[in-house]
Amino acid sequence: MKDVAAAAGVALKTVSRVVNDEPGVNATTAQRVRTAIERLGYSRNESARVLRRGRTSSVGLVIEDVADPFYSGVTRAVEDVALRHGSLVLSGSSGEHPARERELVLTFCARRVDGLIVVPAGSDHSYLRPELDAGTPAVFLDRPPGPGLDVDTVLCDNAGGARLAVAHLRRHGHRRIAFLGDSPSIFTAAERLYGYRDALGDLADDRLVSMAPPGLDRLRADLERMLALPDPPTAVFTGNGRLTVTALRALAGRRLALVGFDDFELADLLTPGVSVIAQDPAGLGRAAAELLFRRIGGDQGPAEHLTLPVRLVPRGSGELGAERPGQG
Amino acid sequence: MKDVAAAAGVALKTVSRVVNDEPGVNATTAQRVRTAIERLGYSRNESARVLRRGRTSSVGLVIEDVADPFYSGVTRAVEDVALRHGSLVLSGSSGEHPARERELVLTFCARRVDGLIVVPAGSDHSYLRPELDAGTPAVFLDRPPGPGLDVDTVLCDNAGGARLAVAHLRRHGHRRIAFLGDSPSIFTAAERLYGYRDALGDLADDRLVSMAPPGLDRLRADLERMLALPDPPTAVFTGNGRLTVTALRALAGRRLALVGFDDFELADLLTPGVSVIAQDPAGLGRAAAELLFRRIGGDQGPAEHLTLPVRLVPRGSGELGAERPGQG
DNA sequence: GCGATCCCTGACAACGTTGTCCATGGTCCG
DNA sequence: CGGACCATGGACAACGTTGTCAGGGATCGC
Repeated sequence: MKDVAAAAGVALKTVSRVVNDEPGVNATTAQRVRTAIERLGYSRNESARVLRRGRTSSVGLVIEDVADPFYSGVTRAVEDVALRHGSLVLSGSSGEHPARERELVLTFCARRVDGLIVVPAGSDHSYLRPELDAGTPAVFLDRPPGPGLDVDTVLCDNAGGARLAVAHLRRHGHRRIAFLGDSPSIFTAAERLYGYRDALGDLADDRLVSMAPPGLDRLRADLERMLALPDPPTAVFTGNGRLTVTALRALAGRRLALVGFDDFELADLLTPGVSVIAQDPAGLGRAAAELLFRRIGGDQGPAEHLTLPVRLVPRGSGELGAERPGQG
Repeated sequence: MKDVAAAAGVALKTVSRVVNDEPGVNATTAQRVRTAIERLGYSRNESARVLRRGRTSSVGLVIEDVADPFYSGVTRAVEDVALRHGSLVLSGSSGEHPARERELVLTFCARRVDGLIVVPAGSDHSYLRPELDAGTPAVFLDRPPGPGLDVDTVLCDNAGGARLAVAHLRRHGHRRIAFLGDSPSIFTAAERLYGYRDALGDLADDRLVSMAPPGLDRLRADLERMLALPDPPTAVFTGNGRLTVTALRALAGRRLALVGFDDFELADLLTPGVSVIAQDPAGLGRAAAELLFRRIGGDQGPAEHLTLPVRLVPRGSGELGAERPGQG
């Protein structure tokens, strides 16, 4: 900028005024400055600007894994909202490691992001307290913060979705419905398990529940165990997208009814089509981002807790009857 | 930091030394400083640090769309490499708009990223010249830069993959092989078309080629037209993942052989399994990121041009014979 | 023609950090 | 016991930008 000023024969401040479209610069002077900028290939140093102004025009996004379609959908939606607000997105994948989540959040804070969107991996977020007190707004997405922190949260209706799934299977005559879920330490997994049990009522049977990180071998073994019961399951409800896919592989050939939580591409092209409880990743991302930018804009209201609805998408696998027993 | 210095009763510079683990600070003094830091909840202002040091420890990544599994795989790989180098990733989706690509790149440059990884949407990258001259390294990924720019490039073997696909179909008796590709203005689409024609030789027939942005209606119409020919195609080669999926929907029910460029989840669970030419998104991302960090580390060698191999994954759809004509 | 007013322009400080250089005091060796 | 050296700590400037304020010239009204 100094060079530009020298080249254009004006003061530093005048160049600053031109690049910021501030009023009070003579048109011809401005043109001279712009020519100099062009000729020298100058571009404003955003770091210095940030230092001076205190606003970075960037937000931090911490998710589990960008490579997971659910989170990449969220990311895209956040990007789009940020773009509309003239902000950039710093993102990082925690890979379900609380320590990495914390590290990412604190790194983003050190970079003075204007706000944070976090899909928490851990359950203790006291480390966020100082940042929140310092005025950096945060929105929790998909999972709530640990105890003692009351911040904006955008969830989807996990328990309700699980109830929908179970009710649907029951309508098709199933009374023995297995649940394959993720580790119950994960909020969404626990909620879905709760909804599943709630909708089953007296029919609930813990021998039909497997809560473990996804993995083909483990899941296959659990399924075998369940199918070897005197009263085996005739339907399966899977607790997330990855588990649905894993279960489809494990079930290959068997005609069990199946409803999965979370939609996925090609679900309609499988035979039978896979019935799912569809969440809306883009909707979640958009809601969280818009809430965040309202906070960045100065909204000081009490913490909001949004729960977005889910819906049942029947495609065939959830409509298989219970007449034929597990082996098919 | 000033406050911390005052609280600990030391000079500013001493605090700086402590937070940077610089030698030459008495252990007890350091402890006192750390206590003060803890008490005040101080965290270093990265913006000021960047301004002073000139290094941002961040890289920019411009892709088409994070929500596309191919690109989210790339993103994750870049993130992981960046993490190992202590860097953050600023990312943005261009959505195939050259103007947006340019805007993102220039925004990242204004933020003084240490380097750039770009999946170009446009074909003119002269706007990058000043940044490159200023010493910001860039790596082009998946598609090469426009003319006049000789920078590091990581591609996959598009033409070779197309040849593999066509040769595979020919081995199974097909002589009428259709190609459904993306707009030929996209480098990868043009390369794949080239490989397709090359492998077909005399069998090539432009009436079996459709180059258009993905879209179910358009693709369905093109397919109908081809199948109405006196000598209709018995096999289809699709030019990218999205087109493969679209084609699968359009073909539903018809027993045409199919090989798709780019692998996708669940390809093995469809009936028949979808044979593909598999790229390695993570490998591409990793190679590009490692190359970039070598440049950031000071490597001044001539521009590198990597081409990563692809491989054929037979799953059934590409092994259907040509005996039965198109309608099935 | 003169003062008041307005429009431009510019000088300077400050944002929070780090690199350079210097001051202080203690220790060790001759 | 004196001098040199080392370990430690501090003062100051600089990174590139923007906010504040003041100065200078032209214009306008009287």
